[in-house]
Amino acid sequence: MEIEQFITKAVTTAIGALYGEVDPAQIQIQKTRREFEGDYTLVVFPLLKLTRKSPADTAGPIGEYLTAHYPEFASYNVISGFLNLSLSDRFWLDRFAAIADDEAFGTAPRTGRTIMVEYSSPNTNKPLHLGHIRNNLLGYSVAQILAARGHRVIKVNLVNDRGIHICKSMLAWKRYGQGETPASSGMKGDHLVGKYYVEFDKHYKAEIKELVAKGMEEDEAKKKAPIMLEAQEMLRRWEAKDPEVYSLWETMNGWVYEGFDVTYKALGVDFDKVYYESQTYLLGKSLVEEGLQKGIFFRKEDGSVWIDLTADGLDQKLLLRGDGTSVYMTQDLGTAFRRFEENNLDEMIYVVGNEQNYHFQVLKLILKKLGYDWSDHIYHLSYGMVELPEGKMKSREGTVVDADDLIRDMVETARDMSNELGKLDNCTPDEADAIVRTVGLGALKYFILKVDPKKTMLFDPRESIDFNGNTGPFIQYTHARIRSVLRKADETGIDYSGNPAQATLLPEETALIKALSDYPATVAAAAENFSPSLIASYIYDLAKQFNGYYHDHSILKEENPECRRFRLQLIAQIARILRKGSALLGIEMPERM
RNA sequence: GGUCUCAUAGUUCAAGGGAUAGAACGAGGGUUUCCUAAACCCUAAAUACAGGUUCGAGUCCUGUUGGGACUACCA
Repeated sequence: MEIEQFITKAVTTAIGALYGEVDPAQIQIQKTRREFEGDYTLVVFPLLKLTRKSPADTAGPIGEYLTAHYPEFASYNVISGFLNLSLSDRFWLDRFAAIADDEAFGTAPRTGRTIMVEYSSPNTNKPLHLGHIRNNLLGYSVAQILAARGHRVIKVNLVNDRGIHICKSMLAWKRYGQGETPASSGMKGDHLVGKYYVEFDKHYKAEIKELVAKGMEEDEAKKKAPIMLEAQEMLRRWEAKDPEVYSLWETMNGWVYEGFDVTYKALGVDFDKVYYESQTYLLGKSLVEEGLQKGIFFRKEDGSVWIDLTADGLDQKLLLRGDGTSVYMTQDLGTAFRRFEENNLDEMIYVVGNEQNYHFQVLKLILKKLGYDWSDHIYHLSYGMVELPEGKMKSREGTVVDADDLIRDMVETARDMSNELGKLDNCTPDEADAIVRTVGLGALKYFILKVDPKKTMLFDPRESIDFNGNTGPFIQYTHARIRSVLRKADETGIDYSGNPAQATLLPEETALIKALSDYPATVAAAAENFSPSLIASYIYDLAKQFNGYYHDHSILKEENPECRRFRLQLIAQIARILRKGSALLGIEMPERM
């Protein structure tokens, strides 16, 4: 970023001297494409109106001016409408020294802004699946990225711990569970509760079938099935804080939380604050009252409260049921209000799937109409679904990819591959466990995060996630190799600290310094777009570039000690940025693998 | 029906209106007495269709076709 600013300034001066005042928007600097000579390129097409000359005749004098007046510019060339500028080796070496000296490189100074990121938001009636994994990894990574940009970040989880779906698993457990517990069954708590959720559905379907066989309409049977009526009764008893129901609810949710904690820990995600819907579901009613008074909402004859958004191209939306109980939107209005008030938030980010685009559109609009300007600072980070080759995952059809299973499979695959390659031969069992865990999760996380969050992505359970090519392990392997070289340098007593008296650079070395220089701008872009995938592709490119360099040029065996000193410092910085960048994705870099 | 979204090699993903559309997997071929071959190098292979805006379009606009999501007094 800084470099591009410097060039833009120099170019502006040059054009000013040669052709007169230029609109800054017309100055387009971009990185020179690899197949051309040069570091940065000025696109001259937009300038032709000002210069009234051909592209070549416009570009040539600018290049001439820059190389004559600035020592930083070593040379230039013009190809059609593009002025390619090469910066001097001295410039790049200074640049490198500045990066190496900057302990906070890639981390922005404190902004004083507070941003809340809500992610995960699970239901407590079944275990987490691949969709949740994408949500969790995205939320965690975005939080890290925003923190790196100097913001104060509050990570929160809003647990959906109440409602009819919770009662379903509770009821099924009560009826058919025979006192089964995670301890007695050896099952993880969330999976055990999920089992009874499925069990409920099985019996529910059977009852519907029975009623239909007796001549009842199917829609009617769905409402009248005894098990469903009982679940609804259970919900009413829960809301009345019936001690028996309430204690069962606490027990079973406790099992689920224990299970979730294991999964969260395995994924390496965490939260600063956990909200429970059972404690927030009554919020928002005062806002409804306020809206009614302001005449923004209206009440229908049955007592239900609505807002008419047809003028905004949307529909009418229910805000309060006829019986005065709240709905999802009521709660979300309430929690948003409370969060902004209590935390003095500058921004609130909801990491929620794109199936809820409509909901958030309405939420923002309602708050706006109520006169809360902070509604502009609500951002729905709307990510795409993870689909299977057959389409969307459906829990009822048993096509979900379970989070715990997938994590376990990844680690086991990492173990098999590592053993096959003989990578764990000199490790203690503990070291081996740590490595395969890091690599397996690295593969999974990179696989998910390299995709643009907005896009629907595909996961094929029949094909295992790759460990070669554009993958997490590729980057981890690159890092491990660098660390290995640096270890060897230390072991053989090579001291590579201090300023290298290196004066010239290989083109690959210039390219690597250039890549390192791009890191802060990459983090900034990732933060602006809420897109960890930008970081993923950045660290992949950096690793790829290093691998080519490493293949062609010896580091430890380089005979010129100053050259060797520089190379060791260079690769140390590459390892550092690989580690920093991947940390923003929640991916660890092993010392060896 | 309405609203929104997506369409790029065989497959999974890239490409802030800019040069000859990049990678990876898969396919074919090659590299190891040399710092970790989970690596490196070479070959073949793609912008759904039709218009438009622009000096310049995978990218912006319109239409067509084909996917997906949403459109509950569920959360």
